[in-house]
Amino acid sequence: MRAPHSPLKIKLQIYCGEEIAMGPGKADLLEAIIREGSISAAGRALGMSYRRTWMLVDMMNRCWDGPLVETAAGGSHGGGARVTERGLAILGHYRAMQAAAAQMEQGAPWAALQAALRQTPKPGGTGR
Amino acid sequence: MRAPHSPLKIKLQIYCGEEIAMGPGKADLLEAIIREGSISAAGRALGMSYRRTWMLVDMMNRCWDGPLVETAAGGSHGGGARVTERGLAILGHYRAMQAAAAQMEQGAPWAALQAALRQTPKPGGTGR
DNA sequence: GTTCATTATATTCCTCTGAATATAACGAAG
DNA sequence: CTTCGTTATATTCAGAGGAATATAATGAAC
Repeated sequence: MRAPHSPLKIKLQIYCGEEIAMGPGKADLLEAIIREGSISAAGRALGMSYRRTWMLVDMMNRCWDGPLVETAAGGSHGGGARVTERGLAILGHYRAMQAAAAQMEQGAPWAALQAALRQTPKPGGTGR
Repeated sequence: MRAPHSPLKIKLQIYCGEEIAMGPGKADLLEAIIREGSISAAGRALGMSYRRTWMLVDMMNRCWDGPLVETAAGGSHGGGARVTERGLAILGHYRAMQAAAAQMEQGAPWAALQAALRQTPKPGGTGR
């Protein structure tokens, strides 16, 4: 009963060696950090553990020619985190690529596929 | 020491409810079945267990308005599997979408991202 | 009717991911 | 110099996914 998002999911993953330097989750995380102003608040907002959130940020910072997120520990209300100029630029380019990719939903191949696609799988023998 | 494939990976996933009706792995599997003529041989060729291979085929067959793969048990050298007309059509449309998506590698956003991307992540504190 | 490679299915085990939890360090505000 | 929420890091635990393995059943060729 959640939002009936399109059955076509276009996942752009940018690899740095074996690791993923940017992807849908990390892009969402950057935006959450911009909104929330800290790694921990962004993690809470996205419903993931602080550890995982921090690891995603750390990996992003290690995969590019400079940090995408700058952090500060300490301070009266703890430190915080901010997305750097570089982070904003990379996020923008990534979102631009996503928008370009989304154009495919207008093409004939997708129309043909959609017509043949069931909304839900035919039930299987054992149910799972 | 494997092929230095592009750091940009464009993953097109077509959902049928919670399940994936078509994606990179399933498309490769269809092609392997065309080449090899059976589910088990295709699985061997792709280096995955028969169980997993069979489950992917089964899910594909349940997600579209008819089977993409027809199987036959028995026979002198066992049965075999063949990709149906429907399967060929869907595979073709999927590959067409992939080709269209690959055009993004020519755009300015990807050029900008590539320029800022490291080849390998900066080493982390604990190494893992 | 025996043989053979396959389809079809269940069971067990291992590994990897992430959640949960805990702790230390930080540093501006008061 | 105490307080507070954060960053930073390690450790433990649980769940999911897939590999490995095992076993029927199938049916054309011989």
